[in-house]
Amino acid sequence: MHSQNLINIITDALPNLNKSESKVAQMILSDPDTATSSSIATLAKKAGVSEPSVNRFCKRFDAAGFPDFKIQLAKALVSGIRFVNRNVNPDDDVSSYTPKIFDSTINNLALVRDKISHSRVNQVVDKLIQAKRIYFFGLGASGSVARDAENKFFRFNLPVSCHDDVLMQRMLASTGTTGDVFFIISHTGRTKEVVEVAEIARANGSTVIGLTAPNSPLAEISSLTLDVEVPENTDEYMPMTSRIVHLVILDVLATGVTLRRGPEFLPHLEKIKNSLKPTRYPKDS
Amino acid sequence: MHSQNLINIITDALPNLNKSESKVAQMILSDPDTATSSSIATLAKKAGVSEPSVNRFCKRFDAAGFPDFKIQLAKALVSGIRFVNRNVNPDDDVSSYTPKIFDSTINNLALVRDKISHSRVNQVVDKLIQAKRIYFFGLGASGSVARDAENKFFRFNLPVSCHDDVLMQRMLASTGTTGDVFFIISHTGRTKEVVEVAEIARANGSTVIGLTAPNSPLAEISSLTLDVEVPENTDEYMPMTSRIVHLVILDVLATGVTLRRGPEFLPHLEKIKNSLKPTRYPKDS
DNA sequence: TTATAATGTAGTAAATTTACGTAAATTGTA
DNA sequence: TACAATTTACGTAAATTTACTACATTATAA
Repeated sequence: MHSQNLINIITDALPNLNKSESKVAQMILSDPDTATSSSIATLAKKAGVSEPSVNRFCKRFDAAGFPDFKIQLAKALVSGIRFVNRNVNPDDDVSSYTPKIFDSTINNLALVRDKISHSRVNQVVDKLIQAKRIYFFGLGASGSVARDAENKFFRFNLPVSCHDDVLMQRMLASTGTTGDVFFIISHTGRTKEVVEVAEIARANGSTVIGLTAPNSPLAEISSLTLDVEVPENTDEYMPMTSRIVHLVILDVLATGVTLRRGPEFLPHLEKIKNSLKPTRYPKDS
Repeated sequence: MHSQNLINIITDALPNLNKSESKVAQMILSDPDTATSSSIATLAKKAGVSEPSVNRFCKRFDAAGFPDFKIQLAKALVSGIRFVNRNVNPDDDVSSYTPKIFDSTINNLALVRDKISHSRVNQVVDKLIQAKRIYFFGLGASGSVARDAENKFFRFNLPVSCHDDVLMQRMLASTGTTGDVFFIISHTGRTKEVVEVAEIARANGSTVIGLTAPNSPLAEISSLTLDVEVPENTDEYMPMTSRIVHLVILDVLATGVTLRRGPEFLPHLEKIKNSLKPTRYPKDS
């Protein structure tokens, strides 16, 4: 079970806090790292309030007390907010930008993990299970995501294909029927061609699942959407991480399908896995 | 800067610990989550040792004392090993398996982040910058990773291509020359076809960069390798996460190349980005 | 047997929490 | 608007819990 990040919770609560509680909050937010290693006395003094005020502050945020609060805060710093403002700078060297890029990816995954709607995932799994045919569509970077999805889903013995060609997508969408699922992947959800394809598919009675940004034109036209809210990459140096989030969501869906199929389906997967053995050098030792 | 995960450190140190220290270690490892919310007295009693023994244990692992240790432990639980043994079970429902899959991906990314050799990354960036031509090769799931890499690297104004066809790969490898870089992506590093292609490329004087498992046949034959040690997916339900790690490493490399190119290269990237604008529905609001 | 390391005991210091009282703020009423 | 009543916020000081230090004892190895 994952709850929202403590730092965000405090930031959100800031306007509703008392005078002294707000002093404590500001102190903590200004330097959360130091806060985790301070005593209640130190923190109280720094914030200009009494020790019990700090204690009350902690309890207000569902901590057992000050030490417990510090632990929750420490956890929040690792999983969550830690990477905010950790952009890549032009003068970064390898040992700076390497962890930053990993961290930003991890951060985005954690955000989506905590936000994704489980019931929606379930609904999508339903649709995929019932599908007569599944098409994975994507353009550009989402093209390789679609590819990867095909590679995962063909194992389920379903007619699956992937397409990163707009014309092909249009043609297939226009020949689709009820029972066909068009799984459309798009970071922005605003690419005209993609939205049009979705429109065509829906017009023919097919199901359109959008793995895309919430409230985007693609999301609007889809029968069912999996919302992925990943910050825009305004920073020139930071790579786009949404495609990685997309891949993980597809992993989740594939797992969902596998579980629905039940244990009697495992030998089938095993067979596919083993089929590759002869192509590999065996492991010695 | 990232240090190794505390839980791993304790596990590694286990054989070298004293009798009572080892009792403490086992207690903590068996249920680290509870440990973070216990007092030193509780933990000492549970482990069957005295309080100072627990305290000494903490100091042995570079903590200022017990409370500090608990905070470090809490941090470790979030980023690190926490998800080991959090496999998907046949009777898991959406709200169980969804976070598990995210967590396992995050976990693997964190491991590689802390392990990857920065100097190696730098060397690879060197090679990519100097390359006259770059080929990204991959089969199966690594095929879509290669695809994604092409999509990233063509922006650098370099002759880049990707291939997921074995025959094509062989032909290109055999016509390669010095100055050509063959970037070969493989989860296992044991696929015969892939290793052979690498051999052919090297025989012709090309540079072969392997993004693959350490000590694998592909790693042995490569001029330069980026080692990715991701646990084998023995669990039938757990997806393969190595490809995601591969993608992030390629992000890191692309960032490295961008930074080397310097700020005067940014307008070029901007141009590519803007070229897509006319294809999109604008954002209202 | 002696020296060294490991562990525990007991006391002490520190940190945290609780109980309570005062001050401030809010609300209702004249 | 002014004033009382009530509630809420905050701090002081005492109580309690928690963690640490110094020292004693036991176990282990030389």
